[in-house]
Amino acid sequence: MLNEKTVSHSVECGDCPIRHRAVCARCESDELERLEEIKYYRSFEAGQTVIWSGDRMDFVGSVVTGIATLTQTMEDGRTQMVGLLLPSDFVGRPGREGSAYDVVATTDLVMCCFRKKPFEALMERTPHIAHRLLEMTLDELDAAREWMLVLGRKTAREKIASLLTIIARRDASLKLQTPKGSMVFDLPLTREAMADYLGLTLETVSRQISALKRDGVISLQGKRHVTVPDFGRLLEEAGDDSDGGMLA
Amino acid sequence: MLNEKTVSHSVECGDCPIRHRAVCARCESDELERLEEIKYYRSFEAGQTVIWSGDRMDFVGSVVTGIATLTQTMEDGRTQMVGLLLPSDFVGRPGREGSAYDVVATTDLVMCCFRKKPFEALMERTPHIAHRLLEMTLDELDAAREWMLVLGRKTAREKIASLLTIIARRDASLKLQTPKGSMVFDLPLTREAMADYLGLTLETVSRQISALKRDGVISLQGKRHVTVPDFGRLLEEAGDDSDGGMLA
DNA sequence: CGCAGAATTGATACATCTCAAGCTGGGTGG
DNA sequence: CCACCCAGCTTGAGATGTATCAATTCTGCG
Repeated sequence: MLNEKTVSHSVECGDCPIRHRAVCARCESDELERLEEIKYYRSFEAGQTVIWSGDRMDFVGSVVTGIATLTQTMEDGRTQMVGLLLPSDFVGRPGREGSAYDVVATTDLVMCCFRKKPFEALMERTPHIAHRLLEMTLDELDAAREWMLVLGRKTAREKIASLLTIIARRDASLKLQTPKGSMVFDLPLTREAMADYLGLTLETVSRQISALKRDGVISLQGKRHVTVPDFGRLLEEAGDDSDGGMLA
Repeated sequence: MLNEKTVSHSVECGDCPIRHRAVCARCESDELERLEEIKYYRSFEAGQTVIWSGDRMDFVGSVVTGIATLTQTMEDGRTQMVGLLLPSDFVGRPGREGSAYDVVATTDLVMCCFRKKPFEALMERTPHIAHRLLEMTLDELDAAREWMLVLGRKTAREKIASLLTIIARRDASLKLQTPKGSMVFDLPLTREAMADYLGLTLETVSRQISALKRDGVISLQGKRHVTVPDFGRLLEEAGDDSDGGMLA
């Protein structure tokens, strides 16, 4: 694993940017202290593989900054992205040895890691962590099922619009805004990565983006910077209910 | 909800057929007693809807016998099945009001239910339940992601073979067998339900089943009873690794 | 300047969908 | 007991959306 490094200077958990959303979100200060004892940071450069499918995983952790993807690959090379890991998302599965997926950094990435054994032990004693992890896992399950509808039943155009919708929402939530009206954000993925996420080819992705641009649903500044003049219109194109399917 | 009934005569948890696999699998006898106090059975006829998407859910529970499906539907009627609920599978989400999906009984169905509030309270005090639920949710997440690969990247023929593989595996595991060699089982789904699971039309499902039959991968006795002469061959057709991707 | 990776665009092939007819088997009523 | 009926299924022919193969065109960068 080239170019990966362990960052020695620890950040205080109290100042952590993902403090309120990660596995540790529910922890009291004494629980946080115990987590602090076993945590360490690792950073990865864009393009680096964090974990290979099937590899033994001796740690779990949270994305602090940057973006990573979870992908599955068939023997003949077909690949499907099965998750997009954004800041505060959790990586790894307590109680299991190996990773079921490739985890790849698509941007420079910083992770807050815990060795698996001590983390598992701590989880046993700290219901707040277990409870938060359950909550996060249930959210991920909902997201995965939502994505099954996209993959199974939506057209290429709807798939692109759905992906833009998700990225726009997450971008807005980072800025503590409600997604509506006019929005501007960057695509954190190449056309090929988008294709792997959507179960399409990169050519189809490119064509559909061009079509959405032609039809005024989006406009581009460069290849990556997107302007959505009307978020409601984008939702329609995605085939979603206008409320966006948000749940309490 | 027509024809649904609450079964009064409780089964003892100790004799329960899903005792060793359901949320209660890890419970000690005293914990089981407390669960027993708040549990009740409900049964549904084949075809009945257990819960509508968006409905308030005042209970959670486990499938005891029978099969149910989890589906999402778009406004224009396109539907995608996002989960198949077999005996021991858990229904409902602690900490959330409504259901995100339609839950439909595809066969006659018996569920072991708990009112949500008392169950949530009990979960707080009973780490064994919370822990088991986390484990089950992580398994479901893996299954959902596995299915994303099927939906996004597999051909119609591979999709059918993948579904048969799953049903064969689960059937074998109920009989405490290892899936291999020659296998015989029933399809618990109509062609249309299979299509909704696989993101295909029912005509394509029918054609591909005929093709697999022609090629000797399977044979049918009637529409539902399937014989697989060589499970390894079926796995190849599904595009899976020969080990079947089983994880520790 | 010119190269390399990323993206766009075009022409064609092909898998799956759509629409439309029949078939099959189990149940029902005459 | 038979004839009919109907949901579930199969099969066919043609339309369509996406993949594939193949050039170009961008864009950032040494």
